[in-house]
Amino acid sequence: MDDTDLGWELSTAVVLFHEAVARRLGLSAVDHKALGVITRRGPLTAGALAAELGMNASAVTALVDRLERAGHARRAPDPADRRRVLVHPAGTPALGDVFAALTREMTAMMSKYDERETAAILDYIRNTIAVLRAQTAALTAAGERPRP
Amino acid sequence: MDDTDLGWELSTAVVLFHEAVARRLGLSAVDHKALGVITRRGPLTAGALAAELGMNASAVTALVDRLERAGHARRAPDPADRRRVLVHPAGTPALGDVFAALTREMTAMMSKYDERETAAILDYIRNTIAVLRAQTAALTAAGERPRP
DNA sequence: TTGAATAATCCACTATGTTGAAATATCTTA
DNA sequence: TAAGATATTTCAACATAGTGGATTATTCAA
Repeated sequence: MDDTDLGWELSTAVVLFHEAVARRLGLSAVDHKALGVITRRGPLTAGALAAELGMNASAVTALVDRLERAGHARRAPDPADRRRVLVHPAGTPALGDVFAALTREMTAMMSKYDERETAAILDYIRNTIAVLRAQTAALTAAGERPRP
Repeated sequence: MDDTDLGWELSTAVVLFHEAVARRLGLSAVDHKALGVITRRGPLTAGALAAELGMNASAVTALVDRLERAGHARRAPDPADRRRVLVHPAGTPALGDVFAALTREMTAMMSKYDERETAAILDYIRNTIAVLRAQTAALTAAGERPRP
């Protein structure tokens, strides 16, 4: 019972943190998500980004315009195919600062657990990720079912 | 190093899960957030909801219209002050199903840890919530600093 | 009991992001 | 190398949600 509420609070805290980061960077939710994709999936073509975000090509053109204007990303031609544009992350200092602070706090916090506790915690995190992904997939599938 | 990535993956999984829930219910991010507030803060006046969401009164009128139309909330007069409207959650079956499934999976997953492991995990969750809230507050404060 | 304050709503306007079609450039393959 | 396919961009609607001001109903205070 306590567990459920705690999980819910954690989930809310995560979402609110993401919102705060987006607000800090002056980004909408979609733009922030896109920046996340660009940052971790490395350089990406505009088309791949569109597929990842479920948007069409022209919306992505506008999105990358915004990110580029704000200094969060930059376009570069794809040397392998000159029709393509590769969107690179442009290391925004603000974004780096945000995650450096978070990582520092989390690392400090984790340091007080012994080996066995740490193992349990990491296992829990991995399992939670798996559960969330499965539930997300189930929800998405349920939403698409009535369609075709 | 592994820790950081894991935390990041967990955070992403949480956000994607929230997005999937919103999509499933046919709600925008803001409307979904509002529904969360209404569901856990019980019946709420429109004004209180506006304050919670950082929106003005007329935007909340439109928001509650949407939630009511979709069957996720209902308005009732406040018996204590007839100018006021109380927004009640209207137990959407879809929403209940989503969280029942998640709770079931999470409970099953937690059952395999012994007492000491469980204690460590719960402590970790509590600390993570605290860190995230502090970081969120710091980000928000930083954003508001240059203002007045 | 009258006048000011408050709560919600309505309305016109604005800002933002998205779509779809057309244009351009490049690649692929027959 | 010519025809068709693909990647991105541009542009003109369009949709959605949020703002600010006016309106109505009700409560509070002098």
